Formats: sequence, structure tokens, C-alpha cells
Amino acid sequence: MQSMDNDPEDQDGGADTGAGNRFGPIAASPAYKLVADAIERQIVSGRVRPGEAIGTEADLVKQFGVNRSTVREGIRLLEQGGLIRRDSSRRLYASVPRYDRLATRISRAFVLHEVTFRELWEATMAIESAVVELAADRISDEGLGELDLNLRKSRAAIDKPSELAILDIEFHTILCKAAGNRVLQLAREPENKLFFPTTEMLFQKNPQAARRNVDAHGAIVAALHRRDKADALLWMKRHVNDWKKGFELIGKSIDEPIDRVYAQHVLESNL
Amino acid sequence: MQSMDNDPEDQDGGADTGAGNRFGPIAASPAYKLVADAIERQIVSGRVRPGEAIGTEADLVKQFGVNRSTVREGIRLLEQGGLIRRDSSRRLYASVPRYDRLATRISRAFVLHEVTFRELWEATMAIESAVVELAADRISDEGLGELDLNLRKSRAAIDKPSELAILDIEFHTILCKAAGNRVLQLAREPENKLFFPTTEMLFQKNPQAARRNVDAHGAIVAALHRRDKADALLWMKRHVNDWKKGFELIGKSIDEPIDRVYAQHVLESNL
DNA sequence: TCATCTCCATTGTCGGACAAGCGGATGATG
DNA sequence: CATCATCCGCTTGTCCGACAATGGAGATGA
Repeated sequence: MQSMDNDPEDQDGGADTGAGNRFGPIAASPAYKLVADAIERQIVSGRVRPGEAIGTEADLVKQFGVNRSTVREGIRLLEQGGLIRRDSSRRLYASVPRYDRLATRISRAFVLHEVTFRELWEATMAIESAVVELAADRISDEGLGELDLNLRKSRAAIDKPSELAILDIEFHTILCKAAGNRVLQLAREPENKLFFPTTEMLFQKNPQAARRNVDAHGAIVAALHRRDKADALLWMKRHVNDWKKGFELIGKSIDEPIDRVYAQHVLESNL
Repeated sequence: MQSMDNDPEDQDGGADTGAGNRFGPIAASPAYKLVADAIERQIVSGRVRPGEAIGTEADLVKQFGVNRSTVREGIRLLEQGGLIRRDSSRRLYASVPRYDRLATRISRAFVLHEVTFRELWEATMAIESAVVELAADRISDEGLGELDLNLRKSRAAIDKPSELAILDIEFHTILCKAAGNRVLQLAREPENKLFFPTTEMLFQKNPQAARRNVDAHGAIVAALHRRDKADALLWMKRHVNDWKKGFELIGKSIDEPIDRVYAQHVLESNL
């Protein structure tokens, strides 16, 4: 398995090992990067609040004393990073990095690194287990209502694989929202984008899978109604396990990397 | 708790609800974005392999039929996204998104969204538990050796909070590498950047914490040597729990958001 | 063959220019 | 006076052209 974090061209030079190699390589950044970094620091440090307007390009030209083209290139860096955004008038505002954007990039990185379904599945097992336990503690009546509604819709759509797959994603998303943990929420986004979409395929090739899916959801919801954390956890583990069984049942190996063309399709649908 | 994924200006217009609202808003992207998207598709789809050279700016100008400035702005978007990179000669090559770069962005997003230590801690508990279980199955003798070495260094540095904090991060990083799961590896990066660095503070204010930390590491390593998954898991949970206790012991609330200035410092050290 | 040098290609940066579009000011109207 | 339509100016997106610095490749020499 290849590592993901090797990088021969490390700017920082790593930890200084002893007395030799005193000076690390100097980072001679181009001006557009310096512009981007300067603005980024203002935002991250909180000196510019999210929603607050960044100056116009002309302002930045004056402040930084560089050409407008240079400013614009710097802005492009930040724009992709999600730290600034444009409203309808295309003016620039500071922003908090968007969530789904990050999730898309994370998922894309996994695809490019040829992460296997096994890795995805193991992470799913861990995260969803934690989510359901937290949800058992914290879910509100409103959250339970959402789950009930989702469950009813799922039972109605049990013969429609594509609809059911969407409802499956929705189910777990509701659950995670109820768990009230944004770190787990982001950590489980790759599941939404890469893992759960495969359920549609499973439902198509194996009608049994659809029923087991909805049954598991039902059992989890019932357990949450009773605030029965242990039972909810048990069913969640079964539920995630079922995916693996289903995957193997249709003759695919869980150890193969996520299919690139498939994932590209999925990721582009919500670029 | 605020949601992280609301966005009134959604480009896609969401799911079409019934027959009304047939046409979603048209995405009239500027040319530089079209350029970036075009190149991105080439890379993500695999038509351009990582490491392969992208044409020069002049080439792209010819291919896309736009001005060089426009091409350059498009390139800046991709550059920040990590899909292309420049070698020493500043030439452009396709690349796989770097891992630590992504991790930094994720962590920064958490800070800006004012995620609480509780959320981080809950995620840590889930992820580290999964990691140690997988590691118990998969760790090699070499991995065990690395852990042994880390443990020895930790015991030697038990009175040096800053060193010990670094060794603590290293311990969990080794463990995750041994678990052989890159999804979890990325998911736990925010711990490295935001959660574990707080241990230095704990060690400083409470010498007991350092000892408990190293003891827990020792117990985990011993369990892994015996391939005793249950015991390793038990000690890991204690270990993560200790952090919470220590945090409360020094009078801080686990429900407060991650301190912005502190986090900025940590994140900038490996920008 | 190997080291050195020169020249060229390429990037980074600059200056200027213009069309399109939005915001706000201005004016008209009830 | 309030509401609405119109217009002007600012801002962005795009284009053009230019030049210094620098790395690489090929030419040149030992």
C-alpha cells in the first residue's frame, strides 16, 4: 500500500535533525502566492470576519503594490481554497470553507490514490458506529421524526434501487446530524460520495439487499426511539456488514480500488 | 450548533421537486474556470497520468484559444487544489493531491467553523479505536519495532512536555500506518494538527498526565505484541479518555471551540 | 567523455485597454 | 413623500503586448 504523504520536495525541510543542515531551503514564493498568503492570514486569524468584504482588485493592487494580474492570480488560489467567495455581483467576500467542497476534494483524493473499498468500508464501520451511539444520546424528537419519514419513504421505494440509494444516504446523513458532531460529519462525507452510492448497484443485482437495508434502518430507528444504544449499535454494525456481504455476493472484490470512471461520474454530479 | 453545509447560492439547484422549476440556474462560469475544469477532468479521469507534464502556458493558450492571463488564472485554481504541481523548473506536472495539504485545509475549516474539543475528542475516540483494532490484525514486526523505539524515546522524554507531545503524535501516526487504512489516516489528521498538540499543555500543567500517557502507550504496545486486540482497544479507550480528564483537570471546558490563535500557530508551522 | 558556456524557451510580472454587468445615484411619476 | 425607471460609474473578466530572470538543452571546448 502506497503512502500518501511522501513528498520529496518538502518546503519546510522537516524537523532539524541535530546541528547539521542548519538552514532549510528558502521559500522564494512568487508574488501571487505572497498575496494569497497575506489575505489568507487575515481571514484565518479572524481579523477579517466571514462575510466581510475584501477590497476590490484595485484596492489590493494599491495595498500590495503589485500588478493587477498578480493580485488576480493570488485571488484564484484563495477562491479554490474556499476562503473567499463571490456573491452575485462577483464582489469578493471572506468566507468559511464550504463543507461539501472539502468533501468532494477529499473523495477525489481517495479515488486518485486508488483507495480500496475495504479501506472505505472499515472507516465506515468505525464512523457509523460512533455516529449511532452519539445519536442515541442526543437525537431529538424532530430528528426521530425525520428518520421515521425517511423510513416510510424507503419502504415505499423498496423496488426502486436508485431512489432507495438516495434515501439510504439521506438516512445516514440525518443520523449524523442528530449526532451533533461536525468532525465525524466531515469524516463520513467520503462515504456519502463513494461508498453508499454503490448500494444502488447492490440493490439492482440483489433484491434481497434492498429489504435487508430497509429492515436494518427500521431496527436502528426503533432502537433510537427506545434510546437503546447497544441495540442501535448492533444493528448498525450488521447494516454496514451487510454491505460487504452484498458486495462480495455480486462477485466484486472488496480489495479493489474505487473505480475511477464510476467515481468521477458521482463526484461530478455535485461538483 | 451551526450546520456546515448550508449554502443559499447552490449552483446545482438541488433535486428537481416535481414538475415546477424545470430549469435550474445556468452556471455561466468564467473562462478561467472552464480552463481549470477542462484540465481537471483530464487528470481525474486518468487521461493524464500523475507526473505527466502539462503543456506550457503557450500550449494551453493555443489549445483553449484564450489569453495567457486567463490560462494562468485557471492554472492557479488547480495549483491550489493540488492536482498540478511545479517542479524545480516551475514546469507544470499533473499530480495526486497531497495528503498533508488536504489535512491542513480540513483542520483549518474546523477551526473556522468553531468546532469544539468535544467533537474532536469524540471523533478521536472512534477513529483511534478502529485504528488500534486494525493494527492488532495487521501490524508487522517492523511496525512493532517502530512502536518500541517510540516508546523508549517517550520514556526518556517524560519530563520534556514538548518533546513528549511530538512523540505522542508520532506514536499514533505509526499506529495508523500499521493499520493500513488511508481513509482513517486522513480522517485522523485533524487529531494530529488540533487535538494531540494540546497534550503538550496537559503535560506542562500536570506531570501525572505525562506518565499516564506513556504508560498507556506501553500497555497498547504490549497488547499489540501479544496480538491481544481486546486489550489494545481497552487501553486505547483509556488513553483517549485520559485526555478528556486531563483537559478538565486543568480547568478548561471540553465544549469550547478550538482556540483560533493557538490553532493558527499550529497550522502555520506546516503550511 | 565530460565539463562549461551560450542561447532559447518559459515563467513571473508589469502596464494598459475594453466590454459587460451590477449598484447606486438620479430623476420621473403617482 | 414614496415608488419606480433610467443612467452612470465602478468592478470584473478578458485580451494584448512587453520584459527580466532563470532553467534546460544543445553547442563548444578540454
